[in-house]
Formats: sequence, C-alpha cells, structure tokens
Amino acid sequence: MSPSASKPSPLLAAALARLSDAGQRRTGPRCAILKIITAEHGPFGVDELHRRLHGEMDLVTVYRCLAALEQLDMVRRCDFGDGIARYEYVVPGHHHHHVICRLCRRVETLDVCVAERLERAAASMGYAEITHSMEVFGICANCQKRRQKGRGMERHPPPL
Amino acid sequence: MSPSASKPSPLLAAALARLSDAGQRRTGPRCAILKIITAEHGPFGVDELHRRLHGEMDLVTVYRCLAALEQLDMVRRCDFGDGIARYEYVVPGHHHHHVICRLCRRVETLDVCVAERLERAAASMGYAEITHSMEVFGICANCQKRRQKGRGMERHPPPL
DNA sequence: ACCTTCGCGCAACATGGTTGCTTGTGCAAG
DNA sequence: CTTGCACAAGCAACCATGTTGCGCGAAGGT
Repeated sequence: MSPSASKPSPLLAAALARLSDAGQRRTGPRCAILKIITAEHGPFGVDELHRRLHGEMDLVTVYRCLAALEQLDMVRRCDFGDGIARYEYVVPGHHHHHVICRLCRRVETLDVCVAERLERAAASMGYAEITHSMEVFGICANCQKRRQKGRGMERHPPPL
Repeated sequence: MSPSASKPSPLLAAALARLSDAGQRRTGPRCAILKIITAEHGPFGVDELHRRLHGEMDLVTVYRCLAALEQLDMVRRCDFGDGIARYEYVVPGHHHHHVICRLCRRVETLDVCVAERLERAAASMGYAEITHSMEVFGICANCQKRRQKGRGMERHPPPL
C-alpha cells in the first residue's frame, strides 16, 4: 500500500511526525492507537482502546504505548475519579477541561479555563512547577429526560 | 467514664450528633475515625487512617465507615489522581480546594474557588446537578530547597 | 542484507478496593 | 437490668486496574 492509503488525517500525520522527531519508532500498535485518538476527541480508557483494536495487540502494550506517548506530551491522562486512566491526544497549545455526565459518562469539552487565580494563589504559597486538574460533573440533558420517563440508562457503570 | 472524658472537641461532638441525627449507630470504629478526621484537616488515605488506628479495626471496616460517612455528606472523597482514595471531614458550607506537593504530598488548603464560571458553562450545555473537582499540583518550597541541596526527599512515593 | 536495539507479547505479580457471610454490638423496648 | 433485633464489624476470598520481568521479533540505520 502506498503511504497515502485512505488519506491519513493531518492530525494523524502530525502525530506520526512528532513520534519520529522524538526518535521513537513508528510501530504498528503506536500507529493504531494514534489513529484512534487523533480521529475522535473524547478521552479513551485503556480498556476501551484495547477493545476497539479487538485484540490486535496486548493490553500491556496499550499501557506502555500510552505511557510512552505521555512522556512525549503527545497524550494527556485524564482522571475522572473512578480509578480508570483515560487518555486524550494533546494538540499543542490547547488547554481545556471536561464536563462528564455522571450517568452515561458522555464527555464534552469546556474551552474556558479559570484556574489562573488558583495557580497564582499556589505560587504565592511558594509552590513551583504548578499544574492543575479540574473536572466538572453533572447529569446530561439526555439522561435527565431518560430519567424522567423512568426508562433505563444507556449504560449502567457505577455512577461517578 | 463520664461523657466529657478528655474534652471531646466541638467539631467531634457535632460530628457525633450528625451521626445520631441521621439514625446511624455510634460505633467504636466510626467514633475513632471521626475523632481523627475532625482533629486534623488534611485528607487521609484509607490506609493511613487504618495505620493510625494501629489495627484496632479491620481495613474493610475503615472502607465501609468512610463510605457510610460519605453517604451522609460528612466526609468528602478527594482524588489526587494516584488511585488512592483520600477523605476529609466536611464542615457544612465550607468549600475549598487543595494544593498538593508532587514530591512530599504535603497538602494545603486553597480557600478560593473559581469554578462558578465553568459550572455555569456546563449548565448552559444542559447539565444538571453539577459538581466539580479541582486540584492544584506543584513542588512545595521545602522540596524545592531540598532538591537544590541534592538531599533526599522526606518521602519517596511515586511522584504525582 | 545485516545488526543492533527498542518495543511487543506473555505470564506472573502488585495494589487498592469490594463482596458474602458470620459473629458481635449499639440501642431501645420491656 | 435484661432481652431482642437490626445493623455494623470482622474475616476471607475475590475482583479490577495497572505493573514488572523476560525472551522473541521487528524497526530502522548502516
């Protein structure tokens, strides 16, 4: 197959370039993972990624690839407080937060970020290398409707 | 012993009252846990609490007590992204966030909260019952100094 | 085409937390 | 004070998520 088979998205191409530039090998699993996470935005659980690759690679490999990508700042770990690691592709320079539906776990992006004040407060307390994590939780419009009608939820994981 | 043996702190007394008011039993383990978490502020890991009670009770009991207290909103779970559940006593009406040192895990309180805008944004997207979690991470002044001198850290858990 | 090295697969392990079931205890009624 | 009952504690087995060690295979440079 020619390298341009089924038009590699520009985001994916950039990702692969970032990989090579960092002196990292462009292996099958890494490409497959990058293809998924550059195509859709929502953070992906490790297990979810693994399932989406329907056994093409070992679960351990998914963990290790993501760890490697995180090291290169190509991927960011999101923590929704349920003990599951989720990852999303990092578009350099973009910063955002998430709203997560406590019932169906739908994730949407909030482009506002309001943490500067808190970071400044921490800096004035003597802290350095400051970062922050923030998540907003709620019940999405769909789940509210569904709940009113007394119908079941789409998914029933333990609520967040 | 008289009920006022070694002056129960007002916070502890209030906590016990909250327990009874909710129709919950005032058992040994629950009292012991409440005594600790009302005396000091910092969020406590489950294991930390268990150790501080040097085996007075089963670890499972600590989990279950905290789960019960969380249900009653007497205790809040804090998530620092390392997969360890930490809990702090909830003083009704108080809302705050934390700055956590990535190296020694020292925790300090930030009384500012800046999430209103984000919560409003989420509300305008149709979400209900909105809550948020936010943590600020950094390297505390002590650890910066210690690191400069090339000395070891006080504690060496995997950095956050 | 070869060689080195990095990364994958597999299996075993570690950690943090949960569940099921039995025993014991808080607490209130008698 | 005694009794009874429901709820909570204890114990053990289990589960899920993530990690480590190691040999083999393939990526990519020469």
